[in-house]
Amino acid sequence: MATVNDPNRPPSERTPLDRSAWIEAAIELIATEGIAGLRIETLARRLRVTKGSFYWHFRDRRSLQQALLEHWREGRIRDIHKQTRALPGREAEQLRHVIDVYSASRNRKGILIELAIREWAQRDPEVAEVVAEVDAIRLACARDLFLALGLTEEEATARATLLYAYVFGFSLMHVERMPQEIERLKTRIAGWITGPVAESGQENGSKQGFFG
Amino acid sequence: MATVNDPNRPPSERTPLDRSAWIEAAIELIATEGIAGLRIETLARRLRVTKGSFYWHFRDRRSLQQALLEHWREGRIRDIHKQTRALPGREAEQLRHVIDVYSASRNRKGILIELAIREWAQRDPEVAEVVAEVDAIRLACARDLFLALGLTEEEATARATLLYAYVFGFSLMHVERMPQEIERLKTRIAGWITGPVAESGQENGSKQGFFG
DNA sequence: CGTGCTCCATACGGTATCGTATGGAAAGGA
DNA sequence: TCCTTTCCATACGATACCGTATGGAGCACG
Repeated sequence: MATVNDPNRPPSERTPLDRSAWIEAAIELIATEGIAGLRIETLARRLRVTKGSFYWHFRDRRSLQQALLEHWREGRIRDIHKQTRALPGREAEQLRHVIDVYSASRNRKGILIELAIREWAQRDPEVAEVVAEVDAIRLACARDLFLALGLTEEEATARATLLYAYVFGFSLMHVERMPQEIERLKTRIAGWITGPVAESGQENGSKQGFFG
Repeated sequence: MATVNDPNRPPSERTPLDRSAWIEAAIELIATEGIAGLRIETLARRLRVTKGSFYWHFRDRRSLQQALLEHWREGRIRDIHKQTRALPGREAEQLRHVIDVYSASRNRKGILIELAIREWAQRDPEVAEVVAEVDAIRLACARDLFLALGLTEEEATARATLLYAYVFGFSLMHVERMPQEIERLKTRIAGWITGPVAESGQENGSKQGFFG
């Protein structure tokens, strides 16, 4: 929460802003207000400067959006690689960890940013491309963990897709239950997604205990 | 696609608008532009009238939003009951049907409206309440189908949650694959969600063949 | 014909925002 | 000291929107 310019600090000793300060503030803003709420003058008020500063660092609004998107893209790619780097033999554990850190209850702000950007992607093809790239990388990372558990390529792909879709879908839901009850529910579902699944047209057993 | 006022029709023989015409147009608009794009004068242009008409039918912008939300709520509740009314013995089939009709590939516009409203719910508690109600009803409907298949209450709840979260999560994703490949993937996942799942800490068999 | 009701057009004041133009303060080098 | 560069403030025109005020066309009805 270290804002670059403290309101209590006299203007004489303000830190000069740079592009990244604007981008950080923009990320904060879309988390609460959505992409439509990303206004230059609103941002400027938050940073305790005027538009003049913005138009020195950026060409226009679109330019900030592009920088914001690129910043998000890089951060997400770095993060998913970090979160899925598993020690050999602990892949199942790592999968459950991924579900946990990406779930809304532990990462509310991150989810809000995700939702804002994905809503943005619904009506901007350039954004949709970036989102598609991030999705592909995340899916590949999750898939690799399932592959390490001994699943076939097709199974691993499907399992990773289910995991990924579930996590985001759950964050979209507005559940009315006791927090404790929700946690039990989520633990159970996470067990299904990461654990053994019986093929529907097939004998049980062969593909079962692959994860321990 | 039956717009109330055809642009080619002379103004002398226009059909008078009513609230529902405005609400329908509003739904169309948020599907493409999001909640932030729901502007009175934009709507008026689409309906070939001016603001004067709007403010005769509605008190203000908020009033339209509330009517819109109520319209969405009623429609969704009616629809989920319709989609989950299964003949005895065909519950599993009905569950796969539900996944199909709510998936983005067959219901693009509906998904866009859902996303727009859920994004809206992130920053409006009244909207969040309505969304929570719709979610609860949909979950209950899906849960009932699982219960009819012989699952325990807790299992049915978890399975319904997984189904529901998956469907919406998948609609948020931007997948870069061949359509045919995606369909195979989705069929496989739908089979897992609606079909047998092995409990991770339990013998296989007892809860297995419940659906066929 | 006159009256009232329904539905919409027009005009207005007010706010928020975009992007531009331009001036100015601070700091560092020549 | 003077000049340049960096960073920001201020002022401006233009647009889009909100909500209100008010007039007016058309139709029903006595």
